[in-house]
This record gives sequence, C-alpha cells and structure tokens, in this order.
Amino acid sequence: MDAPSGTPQRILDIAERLVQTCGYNGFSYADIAAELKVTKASLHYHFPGKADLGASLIERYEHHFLAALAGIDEREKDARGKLRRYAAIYGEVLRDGRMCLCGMLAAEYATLPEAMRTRLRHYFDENERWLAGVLKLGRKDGTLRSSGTPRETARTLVGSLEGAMMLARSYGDPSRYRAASARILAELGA
Amino acid sequence: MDAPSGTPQRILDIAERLVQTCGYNGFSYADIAAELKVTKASLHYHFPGKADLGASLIERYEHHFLAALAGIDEREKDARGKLRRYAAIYGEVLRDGRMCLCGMLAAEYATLPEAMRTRLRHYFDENERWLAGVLKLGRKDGTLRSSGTPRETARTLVGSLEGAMMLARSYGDPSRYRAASARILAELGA
DNA sequence: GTCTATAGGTGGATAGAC
DNA sequence: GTCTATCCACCTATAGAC
Repeated sequence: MDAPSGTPQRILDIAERLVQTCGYNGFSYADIAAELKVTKASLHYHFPGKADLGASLIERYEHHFLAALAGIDEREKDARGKLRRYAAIYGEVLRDGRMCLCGMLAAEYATLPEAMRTRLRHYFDENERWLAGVLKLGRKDGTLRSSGTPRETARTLVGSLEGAMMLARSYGDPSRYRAASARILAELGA
Repeated sequence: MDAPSGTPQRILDIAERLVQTCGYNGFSYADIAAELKVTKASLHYHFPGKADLGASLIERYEHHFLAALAGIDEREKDARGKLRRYAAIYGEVLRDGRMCLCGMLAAEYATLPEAMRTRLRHYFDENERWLAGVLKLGRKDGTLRSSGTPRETARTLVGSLEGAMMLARSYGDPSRYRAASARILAELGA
C-alpha cells in the first residue's frame, strides 16, 4: 500500500495498452520507455526479456479478470444477470481502441513464446469454466437455455464475444460489440 | 492460362500463408525470399512496399472468397445449406495452423496502413452482405429464424465464426471450430 | 534502479550491374 | 526480373558506471 503503483506496475500498464491496441509483435521496449520516460535498459531490469513481460501481462490480466468475475458472483445471484455483466466487462475493454488482451494474443499465437501460450490457454480455460458454471446454474433454475453442454456452450460464447470485439474495433464502433453480445446472450435467454 | 502461377502469385501464396499463421507484423520479406529462393530485392520489384503486398493479399483473398460464395449460390439453393457451406469454407481455412487472413488482420488493425484497412472492412462488408441475403431468404421460406434484422444477425455471425477460428487455432484443435459453428448455426435453424 | 553506450541482429527499402 | 551490395532505422539485449 506504500506506492500507489510501482515502476513494474506502470510498465505493465503501458505494455498492456500497447498489446491491446498494437499486439505483442506491434510494440517495443522503446515505446514503453518513451512513454514512461526512462531508458530501455531500465525496463530490462524489471523484465529481463520481452517474453517475461508478456507472461506477466497475461498473469496480471487474468488475475484482474478473475477478481472481476468473483465480484460478479458476490453481487449478482441471477444467472442471466451474471452473463450480462460478463459481456459488459468486455464491452468496457473496448474503450480507446483496445481489444481483449488475450484475444489479441490469440491471433499472434503462432509467434508467441511457450510461456505465454500456456498462460493464454489458461486464461480462456478459466473463462470457459466460470461461464459453464453460470450456464449450469441458469439451466437448473430455468432462466437460461442452451442446446449443448454448458462447457461447449461456454466455449462457443467466449469465441463469439472475442470475435465480436475484434470486428467492432476494426470499425471503430463499440456499439457493434454491444449489439452482437446482446443478440448472442438473447439466444441463451439472457 | 500460360503460366500455372507466375512469380507474383507464388509470392502471394507464401505471404498469404505467413500472414494467416504469423500475422502481418509477424513475417518479413526475408521469410518469403528464403522460401521462394530469391532475394529480397526481387520481391520489391513485384511489390514495391510491404503495404502493396498486404493490400494485394486482401484483394486476392476476397476475390477467391467471393468466387466461393458464388459457387455456393450456384449449387445450393437451400438457405440452411448455404449457411452450412459458408461455415465449412472457414473450417477448411483452419488447416496447417492457419486462420482467416482477414480475421488475423483485424487483430492487427491499428498497425495497418490505410490502404489495407479500407480493403479489410470491405471484405467483412461483403461477408455481411452475402450472409444477410441468405438469412433473408431463409426467413422468407421459413427455414431460418433469427431475432434481429438479417443485417445485424449476419454481422454477429461473421464475428462469432472469426472468434471461433481464433480460439480453435490457439488450442491446435479445428474440431473446436466445427463444434462452435455447428452450435451457432443451430441457433439459426441451420 | 537508472543511466550511457553498445553490441549483434533484422526490418523494409534502394541503386545499379547483369 | 533477378542479382549484389548497401543504407539506415529499429529491434532485443547486455556491460558497466553512477
């Protein structure tokens, strides 16, 4: 609680935004250094290699995301409400021309170091796991309907929302995401 | 009809695969040169700058794609059949760790030259247009159902399939795409 | 922890010979 | 059309002073 945000956190903040907009292969240490007003060498002290920085980015992003999902579980008990809040989180991500960090990295998957690939799949697995729980809950109390297993439906849902974000951003129009997510959720009864 | 494929076409073939796997920012003239066994300078003769190459890639990809859609319209008169064939085209794209060329580029949108951005949006617009026609047809003859306008549903559909491809590829599992697309199409009655 | 300086490599791109 | 040779900017990364 001493520093509101240490240097490593500020580095991650900038790198996160850069990856969300330009991709992992689309930014450099020089970009971060310029914005943070330090030298590139300083960055290497905190994150020895770009792969370390990338892996830390995913870990922190997932950590924040899971915290947000825990927040939903605390405040929202209705399965439909949970789904709508989940979709809304990704809607907020779209601000400033950003895209979901992990959706971006998924596109660059083939060029990522293994440490990042593993963490990336873990992120999506956790999305799937949480959504499957919500879908199961909604099926039990009759508020949500889906044709396949909760697991498969969750998997499809994650992909659909990631794709909706990607296209919405290409048109510079977040409302495209909102329209798409509303339609997708409507199919499930939410 | 003289040469089965001239040098420019072979360059595009290699570049297309590279973009589909590694992205526009993830490949270089050197990669193409090595595979085609020519020098980088030769490539610049056919495509002066990387932006020219990128724009040509999208144009050719869209041309091939629209030809495939025309082929569907010729052989398949049933709206549900058209939709299934459309989804199948993207399923075939997934071979060899590839992703839809334009889905890849959409992720890198912020870093693309304007000439590529314009063509990219055009590709998605054409997808949307064709799909909206199919959805309208299916609605008229009662074979397909959707809650929103054909246009909006088409838009959502394109994004969902692109997202499904991206995630399937991250898991190296094309069956993820097939499962997701089957579920998505089922919601529409196909 | 941050700096200067620099290494070693690769990026896209060009000039000019053949 | 393809080559050799070369340019310059940029990349990730390291050594060592402060």
